[in-house]
Amino acid sequence: MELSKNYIPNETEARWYEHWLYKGYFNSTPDEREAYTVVIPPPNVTGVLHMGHCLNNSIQDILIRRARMQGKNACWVPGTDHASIATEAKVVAMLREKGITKSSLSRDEFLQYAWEWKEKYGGIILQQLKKMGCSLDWNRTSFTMDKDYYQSVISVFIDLYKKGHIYRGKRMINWDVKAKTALSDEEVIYKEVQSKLYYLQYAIEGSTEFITIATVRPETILGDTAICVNPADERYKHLHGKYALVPLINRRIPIIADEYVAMDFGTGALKVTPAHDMNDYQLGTKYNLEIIDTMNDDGTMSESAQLFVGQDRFEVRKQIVPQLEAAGHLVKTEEYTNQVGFSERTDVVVEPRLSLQWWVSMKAIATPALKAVMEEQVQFHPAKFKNLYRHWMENIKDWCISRQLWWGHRIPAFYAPDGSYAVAATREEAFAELAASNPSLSLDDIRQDDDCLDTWFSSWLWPFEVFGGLSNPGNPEVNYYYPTSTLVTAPEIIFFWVARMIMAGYEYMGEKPFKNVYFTGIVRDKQGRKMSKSLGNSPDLLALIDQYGADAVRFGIMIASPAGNDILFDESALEQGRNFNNKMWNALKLIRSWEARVSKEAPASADFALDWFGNRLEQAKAEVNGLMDQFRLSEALKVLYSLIWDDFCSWYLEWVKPGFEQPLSEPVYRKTIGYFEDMMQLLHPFMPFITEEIYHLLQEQHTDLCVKTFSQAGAVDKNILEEGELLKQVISALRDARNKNQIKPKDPIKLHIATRNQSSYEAIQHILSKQVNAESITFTGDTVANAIVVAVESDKFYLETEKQLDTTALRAELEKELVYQQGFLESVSKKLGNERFVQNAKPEVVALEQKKKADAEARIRTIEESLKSL
RNA sequence: GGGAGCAUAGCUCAGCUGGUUUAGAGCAUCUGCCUUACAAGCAGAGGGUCCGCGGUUCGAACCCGUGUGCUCCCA
Repeated sequence: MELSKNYIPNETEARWYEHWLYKGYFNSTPDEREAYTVVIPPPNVTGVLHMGHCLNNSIQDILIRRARMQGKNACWVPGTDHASIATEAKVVAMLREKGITKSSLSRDEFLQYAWEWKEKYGGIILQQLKKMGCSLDWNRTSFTMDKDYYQSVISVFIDLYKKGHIYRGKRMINWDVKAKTALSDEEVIYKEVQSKLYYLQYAIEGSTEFITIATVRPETILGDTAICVNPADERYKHLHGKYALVPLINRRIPIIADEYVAMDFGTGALKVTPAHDMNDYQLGTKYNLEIIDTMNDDGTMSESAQLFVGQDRFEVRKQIVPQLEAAGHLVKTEEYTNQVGFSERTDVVVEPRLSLQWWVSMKAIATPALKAVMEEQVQFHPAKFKNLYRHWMENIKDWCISRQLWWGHRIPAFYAPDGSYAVAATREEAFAELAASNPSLSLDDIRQDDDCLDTWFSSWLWPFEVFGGLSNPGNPEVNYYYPTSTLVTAPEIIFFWVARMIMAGYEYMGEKPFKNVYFTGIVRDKQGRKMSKSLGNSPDLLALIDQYGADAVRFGIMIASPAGNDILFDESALEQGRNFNNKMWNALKLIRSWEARVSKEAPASADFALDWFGNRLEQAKAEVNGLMDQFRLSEALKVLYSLIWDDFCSWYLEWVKPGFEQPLSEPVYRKTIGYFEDMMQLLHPFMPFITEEIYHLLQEQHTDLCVKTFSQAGAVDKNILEEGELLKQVISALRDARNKNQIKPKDPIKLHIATRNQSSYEAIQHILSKQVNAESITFTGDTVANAIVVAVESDKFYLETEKQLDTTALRAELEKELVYQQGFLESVSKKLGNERFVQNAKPEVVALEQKKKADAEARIRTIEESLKSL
């Protein structure tokens, strides 16, 4: 079969993925082998693949494929979460297009539409993961609202309630006026916004005096119930205990004093609106202030505002300013930059609002989860995230888990008309409980809470509930796969998810959910901005895969992304990946072209090359293994890249390559194929498609690379590796000398070598002559006149050429080199002259310095001789 | 306001036991090559006050202190 000029990924990738699926390689069932388990961080059911997923899933696939090839029982569980806010928003939008409003539907009707939407569009992302080559066990695809999973979430709620960890309370929450739901602190994104600071004066009751406050939210003055000043502030001391009048509505509010107020901000006087500001609420509680909620759940003004009733908060801000000005209350306006919270899901400005919600009290369940990470039962990679985790866990706040949505797990709380309630799995159970203290109650009187639970309240069960750990306790699957091996995720969800999974793991399984957590970096664009849907700066991943191939995309994203470091995405890395594909493809073509040329008559001159590369390969295997064990994936990939491109293609293949239409020996052919196969195997977890393809094109195979078990790395002969390095160094130095003297590649030279190790050069003579285009090699003890001299370690090389040499340039070059070597010698001598160095440093280090010194001296002698002979 | 991280070649980054020559890679740049696997390639080259200052050490890009500048998290 004729191989194409360049590697063409598209057809190959689809074909191999089909084949792997058909063979069932990705499916896992418990057996006697060691398990290696990864649960996918469930992508949002509404999501499509972006660069963050690409990085995250490439890493998981690398880990899981490696484990599979190490002979472990590798299990990677796919799935999605139901994403209550995002999905509900999508469904509402879809209904709107059809002319249906959510409010016109019953809960059940709405949910039916939502499920239809989920079946139709949910999980696109899982299909996209196949394009990337992800080796997920598709039989295990889970969803956070699967029947058993749903029940487990409900039972966890009931259990935590019974244990006293869940309570219902009126608290300040972040309110999303568009989705009309509470948000947890983590769902609020603070952005810097250019605002205006309005200075407003309030009349003092019974006086002609005014007090001036500064606010960015003039519309909230209608809910003011106090003005607060710092007790130490001389400007306002005479006003303590007096009353001010709220502009436009003339409500009488007290002037109180508290150290919370910063004297140097604004005017030093703070208006207090307990219903609409977190800090004001605290003050309100402390001083028992009236709480006036001036806003409806959609962000319009309520009856309590008295003015602007039914108008939107931002509209009111526009309108109230001229009114205040007309009434003489506006003193001045300043430009002001402040941080404003936006809803992560709907991007509207979050309204702090007082509301009755369900909460998880975190202190008790956080304690074992903190300990597990600090004591490294759960290991973080990189470990620097331990600090961040500890800081959060030690200052943990209660978790608001109710959401005013229908799509999700409905809160199992049931209310009687008198306001009493019971938490229970079914309406009947709740009724029984409530009726005990209220005998006149009938089943129809009670009503279930309309709200559902925060999505994270279901996904924190993910590592065990995907195996039925809670719905079917102690089943063989959960016993086998749990605790899982490694979780791969982004640091930005360390609190949302990682911390809570650890809590749930200990609470419900009595065991950590995973042994290792690998934190990826955040993928940013060239300007350093995080890639996001709203910025539209995330490239279309499927288009990139189409253009470069999945292997190249995986390579590009992995090559520069050590754990926990952000990566600046640059398409040139993908080009590097594509070029790497071609390099391997062309090496394959070269080797395939040898098949017909294998002959017994070929000279057996390649022994050194074979021996050297065999050792180099074993060395690289060990190196890659060590790096992978430490989760240093990008470095392992770099080692493989350089092994394949530099050592194998640039050096080894050139050394064993037969001349034009010349034969080559059977051992060279066989071993070269073996080396190539080994390299493809090492690279397979990173670049699964091309490696499988090349593996099968090298020769007839009985297995697939995908499931071929790694062999143990063999012993390494250090001497031969050193000889190889020396040979490379000599070749480069001689080529450099040729270049500098403008000897054309086609012009041959005569090479004379002055060395004490003649025999080792004899073994590599044929390689050397081929690589530097030497028509003859001789060994000499004397200097050779009219030749270019090159020194490598303590050996000298004389290049004799027909070409007239430019002695001036040569001399300049040599003198420059002499200065460098003398400087170097000086620094080494100084070190060795230091008695304390010789005494304290390790003997190997001292010996090394001595060798450096001897080599430098030899080189200096050579250079001086050359200068003389010029 | 509280905390964390980062600063190494023009750009993006490695450098995880303090000693592998006077610091590496990819991209970019320069020189020479269309050498029968590969021009998406080959052979070479140039390019650095390892952010500043002070300290520890025989020895510091690496450890400690401090200053500066960026980034992120929390309030």
